[in-house]
Amino acid sequence: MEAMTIGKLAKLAGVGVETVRFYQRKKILKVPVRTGAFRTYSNDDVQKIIFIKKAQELGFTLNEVKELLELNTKPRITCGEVKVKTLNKLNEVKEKISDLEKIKSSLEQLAYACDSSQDSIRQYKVQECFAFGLGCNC
Amino acid sequence: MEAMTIGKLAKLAGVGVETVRFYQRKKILKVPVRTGAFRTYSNDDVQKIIFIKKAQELGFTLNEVKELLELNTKPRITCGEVKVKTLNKLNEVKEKISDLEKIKSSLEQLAYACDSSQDSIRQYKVQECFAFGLGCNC
DNA sequence: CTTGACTCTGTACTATAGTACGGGGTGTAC
DNA sequence: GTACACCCCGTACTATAGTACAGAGTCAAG
Repeated sequence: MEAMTIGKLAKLAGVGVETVRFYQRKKILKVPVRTGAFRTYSNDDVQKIIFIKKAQELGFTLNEVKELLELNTKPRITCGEVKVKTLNKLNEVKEKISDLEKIKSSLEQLAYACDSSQDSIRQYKVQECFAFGLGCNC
Repeated sequence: MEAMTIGKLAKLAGVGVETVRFYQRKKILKVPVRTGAFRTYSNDDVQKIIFIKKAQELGFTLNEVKELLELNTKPRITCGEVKVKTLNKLNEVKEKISDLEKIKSSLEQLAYACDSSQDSIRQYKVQECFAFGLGCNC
């Protein structure tokens, strides 16, 4: 279950072969030595790709993921550094949430305003309706 | 205060000249007739760009904004259609918020776990730490 | 009547995150 | 011993949302 070629690696990690190569080009994944003509990957590589995907879902860009992975290989870097990165990302995420909450309430207002009229769009004027925050009195 | 060239339009709307041209290429904005050699824009155009920016902030892509603006010019389209689009977008936004909430709590766990250790990163293993949802016992 | 700021057109480039493909080589199974 | 699936490499293309720039023309102020 250990040695595998790129196709199997990609399948196990749930990505395309081209994605693995893309990560290698971006130096997020190292290109392993060849065993004969083909390169050989291990279960660790599968885990690494799964990690990348997970971190991406958490809102990290590929470059940020790369940095995180580099923390792993560079010694002398402490837990504290990981924490700083984590807290920065946490703030970003919190900000995104609060922005989306605003958007959400604007959309709710718009949907509500849309209930009060079944006029043709000429009177309705989407644009004015989108004067969010100003009350949406269309 | 009415007639203006593209530079002033862009300035008033808070975008770059190239952005206006980009919107024209994408057919989100119409290209006005020329007054002499240069094209003339009005305050309505300023408002339209401000609308585009606002809608983008609300999570609509440029293509979606385009559709919304088309509702304005096509007659026979009712309030109900706007409402459908709005509710669809509302669901999207809600989903994004709930995803981000998950990310947020994972990051909080990670930050908390980082407190308990000041070891060098070799023991710490970022990757294991990122086994979010699994408890993050690093 | 010239200078400088602005406009027009078209093309090319940026970043992010991949995806696709052509042409060749290879490993394994029947 | 050959067919077929798979690998390698390099290049090019996708989408989104712009940004930059070259080269030519034009408008308005001094």
